[in-house]
Amino acid sequence: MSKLENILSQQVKSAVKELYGIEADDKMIQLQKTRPEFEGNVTLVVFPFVKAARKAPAQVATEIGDWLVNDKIVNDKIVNKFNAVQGFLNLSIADSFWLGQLEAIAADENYGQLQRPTTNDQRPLMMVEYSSPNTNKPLHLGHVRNNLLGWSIAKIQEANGWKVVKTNIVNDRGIHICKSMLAWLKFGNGETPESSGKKGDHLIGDYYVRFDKEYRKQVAELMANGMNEETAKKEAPLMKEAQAMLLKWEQGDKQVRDLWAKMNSWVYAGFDETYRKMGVSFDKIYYESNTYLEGKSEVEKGLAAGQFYRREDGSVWADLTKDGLDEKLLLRSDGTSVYMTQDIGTAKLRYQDYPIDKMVYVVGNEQEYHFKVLSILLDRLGFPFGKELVHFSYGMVELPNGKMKSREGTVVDADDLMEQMFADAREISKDKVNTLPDITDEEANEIARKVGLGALKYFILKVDPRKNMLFNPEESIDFNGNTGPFIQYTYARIQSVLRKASLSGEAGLTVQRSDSVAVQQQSGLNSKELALIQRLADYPSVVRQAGDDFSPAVICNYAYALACDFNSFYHDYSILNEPDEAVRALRLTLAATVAKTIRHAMDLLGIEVPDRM
RNA sequence: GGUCUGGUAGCUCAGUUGGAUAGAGCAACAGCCUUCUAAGCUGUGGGUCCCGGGUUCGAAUCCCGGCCGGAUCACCA
Repeated sequence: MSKLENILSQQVKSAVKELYGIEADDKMIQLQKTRPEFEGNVTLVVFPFVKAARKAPAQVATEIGDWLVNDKIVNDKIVNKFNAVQGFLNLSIADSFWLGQLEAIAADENYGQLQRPTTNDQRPLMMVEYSSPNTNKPLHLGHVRNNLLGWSIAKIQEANGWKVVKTNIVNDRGIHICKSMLAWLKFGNGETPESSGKKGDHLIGDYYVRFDKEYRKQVAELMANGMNEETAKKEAPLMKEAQAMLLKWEQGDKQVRDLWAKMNSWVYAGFDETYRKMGVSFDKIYYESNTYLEGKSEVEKGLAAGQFYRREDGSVWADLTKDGLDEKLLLRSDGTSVYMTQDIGTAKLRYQDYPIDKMVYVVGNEQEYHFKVLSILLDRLGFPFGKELVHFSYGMVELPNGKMKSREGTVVDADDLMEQMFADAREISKDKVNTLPDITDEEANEIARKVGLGALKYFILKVDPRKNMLFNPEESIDFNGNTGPFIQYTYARIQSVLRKASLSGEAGLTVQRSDSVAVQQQSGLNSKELALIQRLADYPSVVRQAGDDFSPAVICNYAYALACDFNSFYHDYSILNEPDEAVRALRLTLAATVAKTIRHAMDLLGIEVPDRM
């Protein structure tokens, strides 16, 4: 609750108690921003009091308004005027309150950083798992959404007072990588990233696609010879070879392991480059090849404890029918482990490594069932954290003709997309950026990088993470309107103003108490200034809501609204040419504070802001 | 079929625990640069909030029933 809401809430409670004898709880105090077509800053919805007051809504509104303005409030009298429209009481808050808010916000170096109750002076620890790629193909747009969400959520939770550890579990073993390895052995002629000039992850991805192509050919051949599809898929020699390779891998066959290590190292080099370009990183990386054995042993323990059962063929299962779910395989009949097994082991190791208070998995909504099961299994195995794990389940990125599929080549590649964004940004900014004084090629490129990436990140993060979103490769991502560059541009314009102010030796960059008093006594705040201060004052509660909801989109909406408010103000009023010194100081402070808040909000989104563009 | 999830302007999306005449951007059209950066600002047109019931002072929002889409229910990850 903001300071304004706090004060008003108290006063309204007093009012309705005195007027009607109502003991109002927080739920009954409904405050909202006044709609622009009415006069006022804050609106109280009075319907909750109408029944007990036994009066018409408009009359109740008028009586409460009257009380707030005229009655014997000694401290914090902040309501100046009011008007009542039906059951809505529109309140005008005194300039002195807003000016005080601005002074406080301007002075707060860490505005937007929230505190969280601590135990033993330790911030609670949240671990955020995101990215978690397979090592058989390069990252695509779906991964981009995951990475941007994971990064942003980590930043948002830090701003909400958590200590955050970002982690990545790399799915580096399994049948998928064996397929790439096999295709490379058969068709690769020793191709390496060096020899071909390809990025390692792309090279491996090409062989994954190659495997699929050859495999399908074999299946088609078998079917042409009269075999049914199901059998053909199992009997195709390539598939059998891949499975044999996986078994060799688990047995530790040196040749297979060496090849595996070599090819994975190519992939990691490629991933590192993509991550760097995207601007994401991790505090701790786990590899499935190091955790799956731990998972196996946990399953064995659970089996011994009677939590699980073994079937005749040797496979191990969990019976979840009591929880309203199915039976779930934990170990295959040949003793090899599955995805779930690995996740159990990873969870255990993580809790050994860190004093985790909350574990968050940023994983697509297609895996909701998996995490429901994982939660129950961890709980059964006696891990106290099982029940409370959070599956941050986000929606798919869809193309106009449906889902992306690696094997069908209908994917938007992460590297290509980012390069395209840089190129677009460079093209769009050409006329504009080249006119900036003393601009170097280097800076121009850097601006294009920040803006292109900003456009992409904002485009993805502004959508409610829970919902599926659509990306149309035919239409380029916008740089105008409700976009990252729009907000970056607002920031750059403010920086330009601030640079000029400091050049001309404007001392009072920060509004002082005396300025505030002068402003109050003279013109007062204009509506655009007031709207901006009110917006700035909202920021902490927006950060809190984004944290509670795990939603970067909330931050996007706020940053956009703040930029809109500023642009409107900037258009209507001059900052540097304002003759009145107190007003000039106020506006400079306002501009600097908006810039500071934009930078903070954009940082929560992982978006950099350029000083010029 | 069971479970979960979504359906808001031509398109992409907002819409805090139910609140005033449902909002942005893009696209279309019309204006605004001698003035702190026009990636900006202002205006116009554009809606059966999927459909039908219910709850109440009030429903895009909550409940029930339909229609349509997506995900999931693997010895894949």
